[in-house]
Order: sequence, then C-alpha cells, then structure tokens
Amino acid sequence: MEIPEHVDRVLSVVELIPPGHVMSYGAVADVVRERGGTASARSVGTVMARYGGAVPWHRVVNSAGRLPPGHERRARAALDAEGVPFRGERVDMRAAAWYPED
DNA sequence: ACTATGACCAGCG
DNA sequence: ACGCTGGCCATAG
Repeated sequence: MEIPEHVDRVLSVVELIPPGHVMSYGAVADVVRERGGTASARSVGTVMARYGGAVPWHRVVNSAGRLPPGHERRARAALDAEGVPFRGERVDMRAAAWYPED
C-alpha cells in the first residue's frame, strides 16, 4: 500500500518528539507547515489515526493535554513510563510540551 | 466541564 | 478542477 507525502511529513515530525515530552496536534501541524508542507490540527489527527502505529503516537495529545480517544489507557501507560508529568487525567502541558529548535 | 462556532485539510465522487 | 463531508482540533463563552 501507498503512503502519501503529507503523511510521511507528519510522521517524521512526530518521530522528533523526545521521550518524556509531547506535542499538540496543532503544534505538529505548525512544524509541518514550517517545513513547507500543509497540515491542520485535525488533518494531523486523521493521519495519526490511520498511520500513527509506526511512530510514538502517544506523544501527540490535544492542546488541553487530553489523550487520544480510545487510546487513553495505552497512551497513559507509555507516557507514564517515560516520566511525562500529569495533572489528573491530563498531561501537564506547561511542563511537558516540546517544540523543535529548528 | 460542556456546547457552539471557527477554521483547515484530505478524501471522494 | 470543484464542491461536499467529516475529522484522535482550537478557542471562546
């Protein structure tokens, strides 16, 4: 099967996220655009839903720090193991949010 | 916490 | 190319 270009761009950004940190869908979209591609928060979510299995998808959360619907359990376990700080059910974005330097 | 509205993009006919 | 639809969103009220 065929992997579209924009999908590859999104996935390569997600791969950059270091363990112990997270990025929001919107932030990933921003980086993709900085890199000359096109993306929106929602399109990133769609890509993750379909092709996220090959990358650290659990490091991508929404801007409120909520985990992806249907994967809360697994994401929580993975993030927990990496030492990502939580505030109740949500990731503490202030402490865990990450953005690439260049 | 919940709803409503906005905005953007890929997929499909 | 074009319009339509829906999405693991964002933000304001």
